[in-house]
Amino acid sequence: MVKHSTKDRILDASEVLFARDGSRGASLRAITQRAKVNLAAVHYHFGRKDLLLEAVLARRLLPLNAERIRSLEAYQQKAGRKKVRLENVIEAMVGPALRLSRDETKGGRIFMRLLGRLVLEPDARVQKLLTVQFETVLKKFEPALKAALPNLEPQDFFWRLHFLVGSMAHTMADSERIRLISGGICDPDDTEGTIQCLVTFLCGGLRAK
Amino acid sequence: MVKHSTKDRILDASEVLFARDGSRGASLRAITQRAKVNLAAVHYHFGRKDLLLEAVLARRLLPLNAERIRSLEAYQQKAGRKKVRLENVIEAMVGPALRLSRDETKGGRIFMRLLGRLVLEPDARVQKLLTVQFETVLKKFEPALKAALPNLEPQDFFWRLHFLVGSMAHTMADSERIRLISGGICDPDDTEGTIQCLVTFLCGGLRAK
DNA sequence: AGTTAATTCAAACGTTTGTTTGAAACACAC
DNA sequence: GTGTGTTTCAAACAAACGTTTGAATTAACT
Repeated sequence: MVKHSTKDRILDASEVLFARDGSRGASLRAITQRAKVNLAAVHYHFGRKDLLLEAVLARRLLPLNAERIRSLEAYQQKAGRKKVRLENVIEAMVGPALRLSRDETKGGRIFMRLLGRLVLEPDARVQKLLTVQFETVLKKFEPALKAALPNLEPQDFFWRLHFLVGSMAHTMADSERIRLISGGICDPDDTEGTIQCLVTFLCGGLRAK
Repeated sequence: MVKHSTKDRILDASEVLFARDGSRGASLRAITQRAKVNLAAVHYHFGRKDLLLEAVLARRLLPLNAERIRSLEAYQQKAGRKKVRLENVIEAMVGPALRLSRDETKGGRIFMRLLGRLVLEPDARVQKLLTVQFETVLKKFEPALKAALPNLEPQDFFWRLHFLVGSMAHTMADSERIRLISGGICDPDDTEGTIQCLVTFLCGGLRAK
């Protein structure tokens, strides 16, 4: 039995409760109770509540974006001098995110729900953190995307990127509703099937007209 | 100068603050202060805080969904015995929502942000209300959608509907970020342009492969 | 004008919130 | 063991929360 440190137990509990109840709805008392940790331990290790939230975010977001870039670079290597196929660029973008969102051992499903919520939260620090992370990834993907979509106006390019983010975020954050509205036909636990389905849809939309 | 009733002033202020701060983050004291109304007026007119939230939702959601269905029926009438084009079905779905989301006189931008947040909120009553509303619309749209997409497996059908909702919700809720990440190239205030762009993208995705 | 119902108001209720405090328990150097 | 720095703990803090109360005010009707 591995003994998790106090810090890790707080992060784990925070992830669950921030995702379930929101960053304001989750109280430090509920978090420390779930983590089996003293209330004051949060302030000892993280200082303030919003810094705890940032720590929860950073723990998963930094590795995720690193994995996205690594995946894109792997496709670029494999393509050699040719440009990477659109399907592969999109897979490198949404695949790692969706895989993480289904990986229970990394708290993925919970974390993605949290991420989906935070996108619309107006807290300035959280917004800054998310925007910086997104722009880092975008800078890496923009050339490959534009190369795979050569006949797209810049205006359409950014709008469709926006729509892509929406589909992706919604799929990551809300993995059970699809089972309900489809009457059980769709299985969000079939991660690779979901990714393929999403990639097909997004490529169709990106290439439209 | 039209004198708004206490009830309406509370609804208006609630919409703004629920959208900005979340359903837990917005306090009744902040709401009544903004509405220039006594604190106890909320409980007199709405009973409890969560019933106030439901009232805020219902005020805009019911007319919106009525408009969606009216728009679809207009297209069906125009098509006569022929089936409605996919572009028109999608327009009837996302057009009214996006138009409302840009209509300041109806508090649209604010309301859509709220809606985007509530989709991920786990409160059972809110979820029930949203699901019932969505299913009402879906029941009306499903035949027209399936007719316009005859060669789509049921599994793909529901998944792509799910992706559609994600793109739509994200576009409605987050109308300013696109301006930022596109460097000003995209203008979310151009409502009809945005709708057309979104419809094109969605139809491309729905028809993919 | 007088009666009744609907609405508004200031004040207080008991909880719960994030944060602080200072002492106790622990780990590990020498 | 003694001393030093780190980590945990129970207890308390003031502030903010949703909700309740009962009296004051307004509106409507006879």
